[in-house]
Amino acid sequence: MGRGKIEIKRIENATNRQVTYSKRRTGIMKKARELTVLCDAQVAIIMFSSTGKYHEFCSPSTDIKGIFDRYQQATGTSLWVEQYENMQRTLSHLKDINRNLRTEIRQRMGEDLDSLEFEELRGLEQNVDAALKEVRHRKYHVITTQTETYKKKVKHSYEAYKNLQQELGLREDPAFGFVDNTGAGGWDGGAGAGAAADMYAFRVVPSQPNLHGMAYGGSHDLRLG
Amino acid sequence: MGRGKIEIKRIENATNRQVTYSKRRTGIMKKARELTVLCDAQVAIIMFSSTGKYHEFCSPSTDIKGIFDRYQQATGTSLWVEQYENMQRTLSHLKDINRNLRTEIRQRMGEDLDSLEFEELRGLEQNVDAALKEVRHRKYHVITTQTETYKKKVKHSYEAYKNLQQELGLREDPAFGFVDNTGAGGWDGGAGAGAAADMYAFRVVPSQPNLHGMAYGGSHDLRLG
DNA sequence: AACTATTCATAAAC
DNA sequence: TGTTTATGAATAGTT
Repeated sequence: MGRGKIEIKRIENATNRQVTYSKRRTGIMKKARELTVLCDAQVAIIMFSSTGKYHEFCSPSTDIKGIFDRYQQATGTSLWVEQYENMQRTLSHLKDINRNLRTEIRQRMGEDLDSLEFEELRGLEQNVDAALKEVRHRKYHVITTQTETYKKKVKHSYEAYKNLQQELGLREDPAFGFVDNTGAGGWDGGAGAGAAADMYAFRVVPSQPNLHGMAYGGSHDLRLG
Repeated sequence: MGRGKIEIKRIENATNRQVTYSKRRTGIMKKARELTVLCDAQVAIIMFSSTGKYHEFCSPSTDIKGIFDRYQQATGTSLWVEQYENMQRTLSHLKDINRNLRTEIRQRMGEDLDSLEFEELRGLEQNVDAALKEVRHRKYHVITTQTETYKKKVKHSYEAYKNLQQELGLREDPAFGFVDNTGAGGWDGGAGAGAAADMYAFRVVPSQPNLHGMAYGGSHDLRLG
């Protein structure tokens, strides 16, 4: 159809190719439209030219997505539905896990204990008790290290001061008072055991501030659970 | 093209409609194939007849999904990519939350404390200490209630026994010994304060056993983190 | 499904 | 890109 028969093979001349693409594309679209009307069919066509331009046709009363959904149902070859449902499962699983982690934390904070049996309470108590010891031990370690470091700094500073004094041939200035009042007890190193009053909200996990929405001693804004 | 011109409107005769559908479908598919070859284009066609039968065409070296993906990229109208990416974001966000919750629990168990500052340690200590008090209080409440219930049961049972004895006109049998040895202290009600030895893995959150993969005092199988 | 008269699509040229 | 036109292709109606 045309001034002469043509062989069905790639048209090498780029311009000709474009022209033919344009004409034949129009033809196919028209045929598709006629088919949908004449035969009450649903048709979706997506085309990309060699230059990357895209065109589509879709029968009325639906859209490309609608036809693709139907296509996937018809073929069974769920292209993405499977992946999608997998994700949804993973998501709800993660949410469950999160909810349970939060419950565990609340229970470790001494809340929501009503549902626990005696044996569970006993285990929790022992566990929290052991944890408390660990935390105290660590706190003691930190404060001891800090204190030692501070002591050394003061000592070095004092020695530097004395050396300077000697070099300058001056007597010691009694107003320049280095006093070692940094004993470990000064920091409330034993702390806890009693009064947990004056508790304040703080966040143990460093950085990423609003990720779990909880702070020790803070309120429980349990979003995304 | 045909024995006579036809009006482009739905063919009412079902048989005719099917025949026309079949013929024209073949025509369109042929045109599409020619287009892909002549013009080096990518084409995807999906068709559903009015009877629900489906047919597709797709240019070689790709598939329907491939063209659909490209289509979405081209149009920007991400039909499901957006939803998919949203899910992926939510997923990774949940994973972050999850990780932090686990970290918080570990820290509440006295582990992974190296990264904490002194003030954080101090807050954690106070918090855990307060929690321990709550748990002990609850445990005491439970054991007290249990004990009271048991006492009442024993008392009722004993009275029933005595009534039966009187009815039968018998003396009390000294071998039938109801002894009240169920004082609150008998259950290690004070427990904790000291020895957290003999600790065992147990799970506080009731039911849904393997959801967070952690048990107080157990190992840490942190999957899905 | 095959046939064929007829309409339609389109290759080439402008 | 749009129009023209000669020609091959597609197909409606028939068998």
